[in-house]
Amino acid sequence: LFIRPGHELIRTLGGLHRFMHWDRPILTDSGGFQIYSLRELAKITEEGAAFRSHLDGSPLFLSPEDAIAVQEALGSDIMMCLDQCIPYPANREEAEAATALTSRWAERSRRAQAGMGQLLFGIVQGGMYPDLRAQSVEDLVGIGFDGYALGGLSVGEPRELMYDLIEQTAAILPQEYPIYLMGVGTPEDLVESVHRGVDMFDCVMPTRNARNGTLFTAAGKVVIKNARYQDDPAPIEETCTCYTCRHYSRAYLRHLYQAREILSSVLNTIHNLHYFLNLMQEIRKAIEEDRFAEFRQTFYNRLISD
RNA sequence: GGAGGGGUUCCCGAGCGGUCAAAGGGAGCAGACUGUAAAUCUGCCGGCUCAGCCUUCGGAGGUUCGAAUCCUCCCCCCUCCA
Repeated sequence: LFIRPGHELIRTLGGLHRFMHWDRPILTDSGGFQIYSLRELAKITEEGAAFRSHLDGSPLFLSPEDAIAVQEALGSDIMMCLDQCIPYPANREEAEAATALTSRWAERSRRAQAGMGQLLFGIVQGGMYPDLRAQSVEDLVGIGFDGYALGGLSVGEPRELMYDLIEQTAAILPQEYPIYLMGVGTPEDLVESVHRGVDMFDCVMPTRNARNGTLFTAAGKVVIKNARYQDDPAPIEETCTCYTCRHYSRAYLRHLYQAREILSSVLNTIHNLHYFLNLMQEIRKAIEEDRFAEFRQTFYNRLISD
């Protein structure tokens, strides 16, 4: 909806793949997370979410049907239903209402879908209440989706609580469909979540942290902006094969950060993306070779050795 | 030679008798970032044996219970006149 001006153009061009010159799968979110993160600017009703544009203050409205229409125009491979994510902590009443609304919106989303060969995932809500999560799963599975996402997590709750909820929810979701944990997370979160049954993720962590000077390595975080790297000629990670590690020293990367060079963001992002992609690749390989438990142990051993 | 303005903590720059170790900004240091209104935000930022003490506001004296703030002399810098 927020890209409405380019709506038709993108559809005409054949969707984001052509538009962005990207021939791999594209997953688009519905705007549900914006309803959550920008909730002071939004008003949620049964019909949808009323926003005020942060650009010009003009009123905007996003319904579940709008969210589908936009994602179809974009031509993404995986679309997400509009949902209502609630803050932590939230009381039972609040969680119940959001879960029920999310189910009704999921129903409308599925019905609104034009059937252009795109997949649509439902999003499990339920706050921190296991029984509401279970109810949400039942509602969504009843409607029937191409995949199921765990939403409303990593919103400030203790890590262990998140892990417990993931484990319980993944256990009752149909195993023949992908399980997608939205908005997570740290390398450790990824390993722990896969261990509990999650198949896919998406998160700002690798890119945002890269821009803010925190780099990920098998041994742990390297805060490249720290003074200790001022004269360090080594790459971020000796064994890393990414473009950044093959060409630049920690000292130079620290300099770029200090100098606020845009290249700092670019190079740091390349490394973090490589690290996360590589981590998931290793996880997939370990699973295929039926040695994930061993991999998980190795993952922690490498971390501790730092 | 004359007239005026100014020298403040690493830098810029407020302060103009006590509430000043001294606003604010920058730099520096550290931390946070989890479906991206985030190249963002937060904290620290004279020293110490740290609820107190010590050393700082160009230099040296002085006035005062008390001075970065007032007075005297000196040293530098800037502008204008000659």
